[in-house]
Formats: sequence, structure tokens, C-alpha cells
Amino acid sequence: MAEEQRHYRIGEFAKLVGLSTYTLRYYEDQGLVKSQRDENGVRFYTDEDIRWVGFILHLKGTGMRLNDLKRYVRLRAEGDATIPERRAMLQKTKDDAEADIAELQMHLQVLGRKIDWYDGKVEHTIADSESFHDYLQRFNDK
Amino acid sequence: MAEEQRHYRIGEFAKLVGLSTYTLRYYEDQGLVKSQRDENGVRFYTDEDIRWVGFILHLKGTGMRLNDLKRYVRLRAEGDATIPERRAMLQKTKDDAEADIAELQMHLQVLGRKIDWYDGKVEHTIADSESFHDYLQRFNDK
DNA sequence: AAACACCTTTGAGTACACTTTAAGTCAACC
DNA sequence: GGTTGACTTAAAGTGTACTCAAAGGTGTTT
Repeated sequence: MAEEQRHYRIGEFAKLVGLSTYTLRYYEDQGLVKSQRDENGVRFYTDEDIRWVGFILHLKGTGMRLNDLKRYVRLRAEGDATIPERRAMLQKTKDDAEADIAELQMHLQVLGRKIDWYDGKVEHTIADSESFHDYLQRFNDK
Repeated sequence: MAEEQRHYRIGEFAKLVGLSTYTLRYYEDQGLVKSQRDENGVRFYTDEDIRWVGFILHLKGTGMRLNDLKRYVRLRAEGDATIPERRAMLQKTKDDAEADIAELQMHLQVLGRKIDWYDGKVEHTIADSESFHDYLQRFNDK
């Protein structure tokens, strides 16, 4: 039986989740995060909130926009009937992120070759006269 | 002997490189791209410009900011003496991008597990009562 | 009692990278 | 010879996601 009645005020909570107090209030305005209030109207958060913020940060980290995050939260509030829709959102986010990675790696390949080309120039293993464009062509030969 | 005297006006050039004419003029203001002018003062570009824009789009694609891109261009104009500095910029950009990919993949892993968890819920292979947090814990056991 | 952390609302400021508008010129097509 | 479309410039506007400031208040700690 986990007691789990630990309460965190916004300052402490902000440090725990790695966001600023500004951002936490902003997220609350936007409906992404909720908080409870003590008898003085001061916000407090629980361990469950830590996990929730952690999770939305994972979603954000994969490129999901705040607007989509809001939609996700709204769907979640509607219950299990929206699971297929939420699953689809996550799948799309995942697919998009994987496409981004693939593209990024293409760009990185060129960048890596440019670095190699610089090294070749400095070490004089690449003719001074050979342009990077010509150099790149070498890799395009079947 | 490549003649390579093909000239492109901004509209055509924009389509070739995949940028808007707005963006091309903006990049020119920012000193990232140059253009020549015909007798009427109308911009034109060459095949070399296509390659140059292609290259800066690779750099942008790896997350390099316009400000760094500007610095890179300035260094390039200073000649071969700045090659080590340019190489270092590219290396840092590459390292940063690779770190971003690694982080992204961490986030994606959680996202993938959430998708699996949804599937388990729908197929009733995961107890209705098991929270995603508890489910995630399974993967943290050595 | 001062310092501190929190509260409220509203609105402005920041950074980045475009994107569009406004007002006008110029050349080609029908 | 008029309309269309591409071009010019400088400047203002857009979207995203915060980030901070102002102004005034409450409660807890030193």
C-alpha cells in the first residue's frame, strides 16, 4: 500500500520535472497539467503529476506540438473510448519522428563527408583543386 | 568543358532548390546566398548557386542555426586559413545532431511502449488495472 | 518585521525563421 | 495598348513556445 501523499509546491515540483514555474503555470493554463490547491489556494502536486509531466515531456521530445498535446489530454479525459484515436496520434508522432531521424541522418552523411573533405584538404590527400561537389560525386558512383 | 552558363531567375531557382522566393531574398539579406543581376537589375542564379543552397540546406537540416550559418559563410569568404574553424563548426553541429537523435530515440522508446500498452489494453492482454507507469517498470528490471 | 515563496491577472517581450504586404517598375503576351 | 505576371524594396506580421514584468496580495520562516 503506497501512501504516496507527498505534496510538492510549484517551486520544488518545477525542479523535479525540469521546468520553470512559469512554464508549469503556462501548461496549466493550456490544460496540459493540473494541480491541486491547499487551504490557502497554493498549488501542490503529487508523484502522479511527476509521472504525467514526465510522459508529456516524452511526447514533446518526439516533436509533438502543444496543440496536439492538448488534444491528447482532452481525449484522455473522455475515457477509454478514445484509446484508438490516442493510439493513432502516438503512432503518427512516432512515424513522423522516425522520418525526421532518417532525414537528419541523410544530412549528417553529407556533413560527415564535408568534414572528411576538409581533412583531406588539410592533409593534402585531396587535390586542392577538387571541389566538394566533385568529391561528393565520388560517392554517387554505383 | 562545361559551359554552365545556365541562368535561373528567382522564381525558377526557388522551385529548383525548394525554397520560396521570399526565403531566397531573405537569405540574401542575411548574407547566406548571393545572386547576380541582369541589365534590368533582376536577380539570376547559376548551377553553382544550386549546389551552394543545397549544401546550406544540409547544414540547416542538421540543426545549424542561421546565425551559425552566417558565421560559416563569413569564414568561408576569408579563405582556407579558416578551414580548421569551419571544420570544428561542422563537427560540433554533427555531434549535437547525433546527441539529438539519441535523445529522440529515448523518447521514441517510451512512446512505442505506450502504443504497446494501448494495444495490450485493447486486446486485454494487459490487465485493465495496470497503469502505464507500472507497465513501464517491467522494462527497468535488469 | 523583513525576507521569501507563493498567489492572482493581464499584457508585453523574446527568439527564430520566415511570410506577407504595400507600392511601385518592367517586360512579354494577346 | 492593356493585362498579366515577375520582379524590386522596406517594413510589418505570423506562429510557436515560452518568459518575464507589473502590481498587489497571503502565509511561513528567520
